[in-house]
Amino acid sequence: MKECVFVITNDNDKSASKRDLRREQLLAIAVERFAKHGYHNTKISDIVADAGVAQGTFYWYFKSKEAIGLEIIRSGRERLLQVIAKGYRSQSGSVSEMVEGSQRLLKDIFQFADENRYFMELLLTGGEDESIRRASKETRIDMEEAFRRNIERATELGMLPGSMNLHMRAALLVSLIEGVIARWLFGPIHPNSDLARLTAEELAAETVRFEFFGLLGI
Amino acid sequence: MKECVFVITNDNDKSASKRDLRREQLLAIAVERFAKHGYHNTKISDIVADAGVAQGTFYWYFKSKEAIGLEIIRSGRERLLQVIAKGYRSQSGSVSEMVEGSQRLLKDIFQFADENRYFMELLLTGGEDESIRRASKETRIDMEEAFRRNIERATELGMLPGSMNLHMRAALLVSLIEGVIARWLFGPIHPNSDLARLTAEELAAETVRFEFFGLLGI
DNA sequence: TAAAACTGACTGACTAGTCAATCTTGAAGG
DNA sequence: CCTTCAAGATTGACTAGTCAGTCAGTTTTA
Repeated sequence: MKECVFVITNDNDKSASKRDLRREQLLAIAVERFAKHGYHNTKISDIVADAGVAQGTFYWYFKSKEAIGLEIIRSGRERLLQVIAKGYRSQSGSVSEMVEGSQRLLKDIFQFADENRYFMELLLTGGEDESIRRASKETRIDMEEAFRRNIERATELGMLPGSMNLHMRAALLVSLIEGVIARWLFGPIHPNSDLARLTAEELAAETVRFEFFGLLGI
Repeated sequence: MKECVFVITNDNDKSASKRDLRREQLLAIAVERFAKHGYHNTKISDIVADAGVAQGTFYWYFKSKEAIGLEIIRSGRERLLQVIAKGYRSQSGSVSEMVEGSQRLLKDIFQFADENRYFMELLLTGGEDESIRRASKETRIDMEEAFRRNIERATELGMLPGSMNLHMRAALLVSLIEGVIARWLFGPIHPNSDLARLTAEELAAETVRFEFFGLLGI
């Protein structure tokens, strides 16, 4: 196994060896092509052509096509969960503070999604290879779990009514967020909708309003 | 083109010729396999083996693999939009009447999704072949448009605040509904969640509560 | 008895993964 | 500062397997 477990370059910033750079290059090309054209429609020969290297080089860096797919999911998952974990609520506060905090979290998530759109596309819509499908599902369960903890905490702090079914609410919330991201970044976009033109911040404001107050809301 | 445009069997119910039956059989097998294993992972040889016919027979009924995929989307789209169109609001009413109406519509949609789970899976998560991806997107835009009309009508009748951005709300709502269906029927399901065990009616009740009142709601 | 339905072996295109040969790099030794 | 040389990195033609689609011939149907 040459797994190279995502070494956080300790302090010597002259890191990023030539080897790592090529690896990153191949990963970047692969994630873009997987998202744009799908896993099966992406040939290794496409990836190496884009990178300007020979077919054999790919297999110097990755064991197989499946391996690079799983690597993409794994590294994206780590970073996404870090963003969500930041939203974990530690202090009680007013409703408007809670709404603001939620909006901040959503903005961060949307920003992450925007900066990692190909990963998000793969995560939310890609499920061609069985093992990648499974890895995506696990990541999305983690995501739901992270939101469940956030809601639970907010409930403990008396900021949300205790009557609600936690898991149900988390599932509804994550459904909403995933759906919004999917529409925002990679359609299907209604021609008259200006959804795609919103910034992460604006989208977060709209979404949080719906999240807390629903269609009847303020 | 032998497109056979979904003839609504006029009145002679002795319809469903042998030919149509075989066609339906192949369609049913294909949609199930496409949803379960993906489009690319489904071989024509799998489909015909399931149906107990020879490879050549498939090509007697369908021009190509792509053709059967598009046919699946097309016929499902028609039926889905019919269900949504029934929710079009003609009469004004109280808030609770509106909520009830919305809940009824959601129940119908969830029921349809349940009865056509393979089609829904293909619609919501399938995008391996470019033309099928496009057809799915178009269908989902139609769906959003149908909901937009419903919301617009409810706003005209004074049942929803006029302040909201119509397209935005429709996009948020459809995101929520699509996400809920995806989680309900084909995961990713959090192990502790009982989402998957809900009936269409119960799910509609939960969803509509979130739809109108949000996390802070009643 | 002719059209419709069906058969299944076959083809041709495609593509993940291999491998023996070659080039590059950088450190050790002179 | 130069040479050596082994590990690291790269090459691209090749293999082996897969699979959509074909077609000449056979059986069923009405």
